[in-house]
Amino acid sequence: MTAIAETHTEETSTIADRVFGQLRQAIVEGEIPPGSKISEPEMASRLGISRGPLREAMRRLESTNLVERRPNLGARVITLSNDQLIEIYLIREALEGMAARLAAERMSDAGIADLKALLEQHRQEIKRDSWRAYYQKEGDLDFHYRIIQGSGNQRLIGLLCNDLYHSARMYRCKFGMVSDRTRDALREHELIVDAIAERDGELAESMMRRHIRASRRNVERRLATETTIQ
Amino acid sequence: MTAIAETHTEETSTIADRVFGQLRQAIVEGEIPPGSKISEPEMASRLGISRGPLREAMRRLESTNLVERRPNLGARVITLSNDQLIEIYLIREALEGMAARLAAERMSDAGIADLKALLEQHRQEIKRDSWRAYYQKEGDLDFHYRIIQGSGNQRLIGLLCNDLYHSARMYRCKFGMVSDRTRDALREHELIVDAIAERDGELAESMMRRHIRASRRNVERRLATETTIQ
DNA sequence: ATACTCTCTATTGTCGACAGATCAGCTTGA
DNA sequence: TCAAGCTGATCTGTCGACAATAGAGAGTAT
Repeated sequence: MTAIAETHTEETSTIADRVFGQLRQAIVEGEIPPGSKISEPEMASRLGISRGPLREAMRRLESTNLVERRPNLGARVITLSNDQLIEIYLIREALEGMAARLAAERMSDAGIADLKALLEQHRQEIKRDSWRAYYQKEGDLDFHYRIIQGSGNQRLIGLLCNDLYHSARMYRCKFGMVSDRTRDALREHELIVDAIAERDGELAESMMRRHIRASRRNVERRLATETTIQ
Repeated sequence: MTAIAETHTEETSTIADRVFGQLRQAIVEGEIPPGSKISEPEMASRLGISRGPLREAMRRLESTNLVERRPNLGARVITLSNDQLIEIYLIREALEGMAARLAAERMSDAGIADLKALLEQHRQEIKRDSWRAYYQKEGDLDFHYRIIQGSGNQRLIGLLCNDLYHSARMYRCKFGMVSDRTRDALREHELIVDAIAERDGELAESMMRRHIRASRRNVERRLATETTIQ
């Protein structure tokens, strides 16, 4: 725990913004473990900055539900509970369903073509090496991102990409969930894209919700069997 | 523009939190008009605090999409566009639909009884003085709040109550929207409560979505006719 | 031995001050 | 007359320092 996500070398204009990105990445990837306290003097000195920008970054992290702050007691990285993971899935089901509906109505033909190409690429990857689930997992993220972007609803895009997906990724990094249903997921993705291509918003929403619901139930099954997560 | 929402006399432990609430209220109620720049030294001196806590409050306001900040340029209260209002309605349709579904599944019997009582109260109020739309508007808010709370999904509750509803209220305060469909709204509310009382989650979601969609279309019609808002 | 209290330390909350950047107005040149 | 450059002032971003609060530990009384 010495690097603190040095990947963010992009020279952002303000320190607080850069530190926000660094800390978010470090928290999401588990570099700063859940439940651990973040001491302002220690973290500030480790990052080589003052406490002012750090506190602003912490406030933003608090707003995105990645840290909990209690007055005069300091900030702790949020602790992950199974219930919270399910809560996120339910919200994703509602929001991404709406995103799929809007994407079907407003996405450009070029965007749909790109989506189909991405799907074909995933198909090939799965055929080539079906054991390698990692790329598919990243591909799944990419797929969902594109549809969210396709909705054109800026507020929706911000909610999903800036808040929910970082929380979801945090869970994925914590108990490294390797997807055991890539094949089913791909089929569901195909149904979604078909609906979008036919400009059938209602169907696209229905398919997206079914897809995320299936993913949630898969997680619920695992959590039920593995009474002890770690 | 001298008071800055003095209503928040509750002695919150930290200045930044208190100022956040004050500014949020002032912005939402239009006391600080949309698009206006918020100068840090001026606002800090007016509130009688230093710039440190003010900046933390501004960060939180930025996270809740009430102000826009650009590095080295300062913060401005967000400007309201018709498109953004529609965006919020679409997100509410998705999220409150899910909230109604969850409420139907998980709300306590006592909570449902309270909901019915609230509805009856609204019925009486409308009968008594149908011209007085204000109370009904507040009642509408109350109704939606209770169902959101009834979902039991903490993340969902936070999203709707802490973020979206303040933005929505901001629009209401800007061009004072008096509801001209209180009677229809009440009927829709009744359908929603009936579905919840029967523990029919799917129907409750469907009815809630239809309710919010109708409200959105009503707003869209108005925005289309009144090309000039004010 | 245990529980209570007091003190002391470390951390958080807040403030004032300095450095860099942006913008308005003026000057100067063509 | 107009455009480009310069200059001054104001504001944002950042820092270090002070005050107040919470927690740990020693000490004492029962």
